[in-house]
Amino acid sequence: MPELPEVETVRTGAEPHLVGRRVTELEFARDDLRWPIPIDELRTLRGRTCTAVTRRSKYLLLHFGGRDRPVALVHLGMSGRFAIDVQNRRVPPPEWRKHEHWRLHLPGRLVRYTDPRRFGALGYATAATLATHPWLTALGQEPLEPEFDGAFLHRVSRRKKCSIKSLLMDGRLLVGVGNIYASESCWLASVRPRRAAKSLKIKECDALASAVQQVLRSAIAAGGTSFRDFAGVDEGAGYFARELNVYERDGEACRRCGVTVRRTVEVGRSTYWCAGCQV
DNA sequence: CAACCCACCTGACTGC
DNA sequence: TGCAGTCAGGTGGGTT
Repeated sequence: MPELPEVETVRTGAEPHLVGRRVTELEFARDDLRWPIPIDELRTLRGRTCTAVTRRSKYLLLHFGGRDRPVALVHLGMSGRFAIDVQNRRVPPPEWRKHEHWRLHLPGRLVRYTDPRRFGALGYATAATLATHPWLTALGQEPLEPEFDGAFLHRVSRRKKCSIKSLLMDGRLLVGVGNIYASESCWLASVRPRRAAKSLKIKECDALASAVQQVLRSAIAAGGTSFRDFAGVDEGAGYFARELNVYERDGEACRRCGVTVRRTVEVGRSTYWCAGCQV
């Protein structure tokens, strides 16, 4: 489900509900998702006040105050949802849904994490250990920061044998761009996803870097892309699906040149592109 | 090292 | 109606 815009949508949605509130209780329906859940460490969050909700790559980071300043790391995998109910204390909490795996109680708020495929994760760090947490080391450039530009793309793509689309999705180089936004960015920049990464000229890298940022920013503004699983903290859908130009539009006319959009499979992932205007 | 392939898991959908 | 096959937004580990 979630690429950078979806996680960012969850982050901005969660922030006003969580920051300034104190965790009163944590509940776990199981002790593992993709990896074991560090339940004992996470229980130390009880009584701590949330100080910030940030994002690194596709990880949501919940920061808390007090001794050691703990941090909960949340990954939504492919099908995770991070929903927040506004809770009246006189009303009993709702029944656990199918595939609901953990809950965070705060005064007036109930965070509910559901993830049918269980590719998501819940981890623990402290302000001091966050930078060396195994999930966060070796992560690449954030695409919406100024350091990401055509020169960056050009530099990291030299001597690469992979396609430009797989390079965009390689989290060791660049984070946050998944299968939807990789296809969309290539389309916007008029670059064929299958082009060898090293074949891109500096001008094409400039166009592609701009395209990545434009696509991600528009998707964030639209609240993300909802096809199947994605929903914001209020369980509402994102509206970027209607702005997609190629993703899941195979067989339909390209909005730029009218040629039929194609779907091919690269490295096991569906890729959507237009042979008419992507060179 | 880079590139590729697979696994992890469930649900939705398609075609027979 | 049922069943088999396919596919899905991510990512780490193993193999070439």
